[in-house]
Amino acid sequence: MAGGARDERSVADKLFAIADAFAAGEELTLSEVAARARLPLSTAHRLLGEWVEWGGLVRGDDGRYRLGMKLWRLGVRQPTARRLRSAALPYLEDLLESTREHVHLAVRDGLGAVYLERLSGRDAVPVISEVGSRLPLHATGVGLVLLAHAGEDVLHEVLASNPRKYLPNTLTEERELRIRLAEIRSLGLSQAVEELTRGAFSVAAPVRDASGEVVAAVSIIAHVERRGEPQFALGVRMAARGISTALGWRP
Amino acid sequence: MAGGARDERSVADKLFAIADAFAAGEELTLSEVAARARLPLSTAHRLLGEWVEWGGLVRGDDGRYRLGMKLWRLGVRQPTARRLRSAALPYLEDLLESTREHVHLAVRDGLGAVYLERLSGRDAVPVISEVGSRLPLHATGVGLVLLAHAGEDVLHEVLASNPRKYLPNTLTEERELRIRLAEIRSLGLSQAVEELTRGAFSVAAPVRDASGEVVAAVSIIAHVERRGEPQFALGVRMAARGISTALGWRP
DNA sequence: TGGGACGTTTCCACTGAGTGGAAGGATGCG
DNA sequence: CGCATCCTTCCACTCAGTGGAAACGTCCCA
Repeated sequence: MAGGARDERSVADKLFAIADAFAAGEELTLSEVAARARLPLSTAHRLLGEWVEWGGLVRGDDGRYRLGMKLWRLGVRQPTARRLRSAALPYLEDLLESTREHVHLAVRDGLGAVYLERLSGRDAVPVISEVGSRLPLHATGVGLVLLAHAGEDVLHEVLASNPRKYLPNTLTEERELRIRLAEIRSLGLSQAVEELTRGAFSVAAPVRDASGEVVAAVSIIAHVERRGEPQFALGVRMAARGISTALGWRP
Repeated sequence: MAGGARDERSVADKLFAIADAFAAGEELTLSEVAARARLPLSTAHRLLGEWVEWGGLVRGDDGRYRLGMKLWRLGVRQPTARRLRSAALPYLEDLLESTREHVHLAVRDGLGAVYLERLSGRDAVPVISEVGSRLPLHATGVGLVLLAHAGEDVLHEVLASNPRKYLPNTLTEERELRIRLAEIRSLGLSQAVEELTRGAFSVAAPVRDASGEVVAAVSIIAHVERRGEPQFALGVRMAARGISTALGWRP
């Protein structure tokens, strides 16, 4: 019987809590899900059953639950991601071909840069970004470009969030950041060395849509010793411009 | 007040019905969602609010709802898709570079081939496949490869589902299909001309994981007049083999 | 072979969360 | 200005959802 304190959350919240439990893409057992979503076992069991019946989650032979194809298909149809990705892919591929390093496409989501796409040459520097991951705005090439073209309020929030200094070159002070962002706006390009990843430098540029607003950023992360080569700045700028044009932007 | 016949569905089913309404990736108004999910306006309104609060859906300035970044991020972390995609990308890129046509990676999901990835040369034939779409097993290169290595029961279901004859070369008869599938198994390759798309031919090969099971298929769709060129069969076979090896397969 | 530790599944009586019709706004159009 | 369309809020009724507990399975070790 239902004696004790009833959960404050609605059914929907509980279902979403279950979805969140899978945010890292792991495979989880019933007990793990129940623990992460803070649900009683019996409730988690029933709700997981509903997810599985729908197809959003699947239950493996080992009894573990994992994200199903249905959720994957739903996700990849997200209009922003899809539109940007399809417009950008050819340019990103060209960029990959001419540099053989990491090529990124990212959008801003709150205080993070979310990576929509990453193509990588086989000997590229090891980096932590991957498709779907979210890295801080102040410490990545794409992030700084997106921040430079976001509202003043976003910068305030970033500063208020106590930005972490990953490496000596990571900017965290308001004054330095403001100078850097102004520079990015005037150059239309961000260039930095070892801001987030040791041994790497980045070049990033903004992508605009038909309304002229900056909606994404393209970047290359390459070995620091290749920093002098001119094709990086040139290639990133051309790719960003190409994608913008494909999105309907007219200078 | 709640007079009339109450909906048989559970809250979860209603939430899922709303998610399904967005399966095509469109932007929908409240009334459209309510109609598609067969929910009263007030109920749809409330449930949409919960989705938005969670971040799975976002409400645009025009009042329309669309899939949000959260669902996109959840989806791209689907383990099967992610594992296959990251193992396959370098090989798919090489294939693209050497052919400049459409390069596909697909898995089987029920009676369909779901496209995990598609890279396309700029002058490639127009095809209907796109990432996330699901095409019938019997009418595509990847589909036939996946069908050839699926259980007898899957073939039965396909035959029972009254497979459509898209073009004169589409196989729909049990006898023809069985011969074709046997051939695909013995050759380790599927080659076909104008099965689903006019003016195109396809070459597809199976991808195996560490257990030796066929888990995906790679294909190229190219202009029919390039059909004689040897790099297609060779390239697809090498890519499939490379991806399999990356997945831990040992011959 | 037995027992106990741990994870999963089922059961069921209680109750407040969810429901949806209707009324009230907001907006647009002729 | 009146009508049509779409969105939002309200509220009283009631059954869907709840979760503790008990039954069930499985594995491991002695």
